[in-house]
Amino acid sequence: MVGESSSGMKYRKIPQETIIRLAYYLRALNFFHQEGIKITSSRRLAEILRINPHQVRKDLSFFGQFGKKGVGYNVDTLRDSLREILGLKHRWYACIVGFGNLAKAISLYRGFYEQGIIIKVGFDIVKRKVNKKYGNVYVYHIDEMPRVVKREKISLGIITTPQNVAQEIGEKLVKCGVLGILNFSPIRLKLPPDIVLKDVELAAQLFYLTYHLKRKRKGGK
Amino acid sequence: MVGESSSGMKYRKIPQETIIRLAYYLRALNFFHQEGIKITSSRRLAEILRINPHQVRKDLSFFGQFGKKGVGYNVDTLRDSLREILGLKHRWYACIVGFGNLAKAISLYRGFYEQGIIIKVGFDIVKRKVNKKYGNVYVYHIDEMPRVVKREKISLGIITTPQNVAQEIGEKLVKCGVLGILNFSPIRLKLPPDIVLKDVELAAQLFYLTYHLKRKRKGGK
DNA sequence: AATTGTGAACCTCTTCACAGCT
DNA sequence: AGCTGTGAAGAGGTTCACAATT
Repeated sequence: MVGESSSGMKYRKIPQETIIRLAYYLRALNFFHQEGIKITSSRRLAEILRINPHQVRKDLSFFGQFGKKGVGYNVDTLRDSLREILGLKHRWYACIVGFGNLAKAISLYRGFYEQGIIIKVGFDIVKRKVNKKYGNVYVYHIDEMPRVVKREKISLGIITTPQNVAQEIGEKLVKCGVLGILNFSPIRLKLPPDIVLKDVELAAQLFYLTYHLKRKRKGGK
Repeated sequence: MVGESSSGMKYRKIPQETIIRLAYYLRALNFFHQEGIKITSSRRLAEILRINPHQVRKDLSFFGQFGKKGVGYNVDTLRDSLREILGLKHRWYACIVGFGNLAKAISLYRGFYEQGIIIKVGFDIVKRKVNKKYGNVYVYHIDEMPRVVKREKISLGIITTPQNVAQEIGEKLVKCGVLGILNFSPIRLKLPPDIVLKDVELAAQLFYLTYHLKRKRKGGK
């Protein structure tokens, strides 16, 4: 399906998975850049993701023509283009609500900072956890959310609370002006449609394994 | 596509996402069970997952006929069937390699234990972390993996190491006899095809948010 | 010779429509 | 009247084939 946007540029419907793969391509390109590799190809990127090269070219073709036929892709310019496409050319400020082990793991992950996603603050209700700095993340009491989110110009929220409060926290984040939410609690949130929301279910992934293993045992395919 | 398996039972190709949704349905049914609710419907399950009821019925229809027309589904029997389908009727023993914050978060999650996935042990190389018990998980030095995995009858491995050692650890787990691997490191593993493998990329999910938010700002859809 | 970019074919998954049962 | 189960239609996503370029 091809259409015409108001700016006159042609656009297509972009598969969700394409966006996720772009993030993988970017990671690979960052690595190539570090290693001093100047040129790469769809074949090479495909190997890293264990997909086929057509997929790589198709994904990129949704956004433009980045390669040279017969040659490949310039690592630095493609890297730059992907950062632009993924909205990583300027900084994003994020907060994490529910400051347990998962929150700690996420806030210590360097890949976000390097790409311009700065996890600035955390929120919790447990006294023992609040008013402390964890790595670069200062943890506030949840009642301070409206004030802190505004002051720190936070536009992304990450929910790592228990499920029974996740919906409430989601609504609170929206009220505070957050635009996008990544939800690690195992319930699916109901939020206004203009909020960009992504649910990530860790537990269901393990059940995916047991499903397939059980079938292997029984000799099914 | 419909075919005929060796046992004569008809089978179909099951969408990957169907399996993940079954895990969600099961969670909802567990909740209904706790609440004493006896009967439910595709409409109700669909509401919880924010999908459409046809999807629920289609997903279930891959595995049999569990409902009564005009009535709905019996909570307890459907719950039991899903546990059977997902291979949760007997216990699975799992280990986690790389015992950082993410590993702690996963090993403290009660949803696994309740469904029969027992995270028994962890492995690490850092002296400070090994030979300690964390919750119900005893952490061993990684050199003990062959011995411990065999002794504890572990068939699932969860990788939460840094990416530079993830491939090596994957191979080690396979050598120790593990059958399924859940990989949280941001590289895609290359392992024998008979190993059930699932990569879960936490970082890419955040970039999914920035991609969409950037487009909103620009006024695109 | 090697590699990109892309319409078309193909495959997979979701949604629809409705027959059939309670 | 209300709800399931499912073939068929529709939408979405991947793979193919090959023209175009260096």
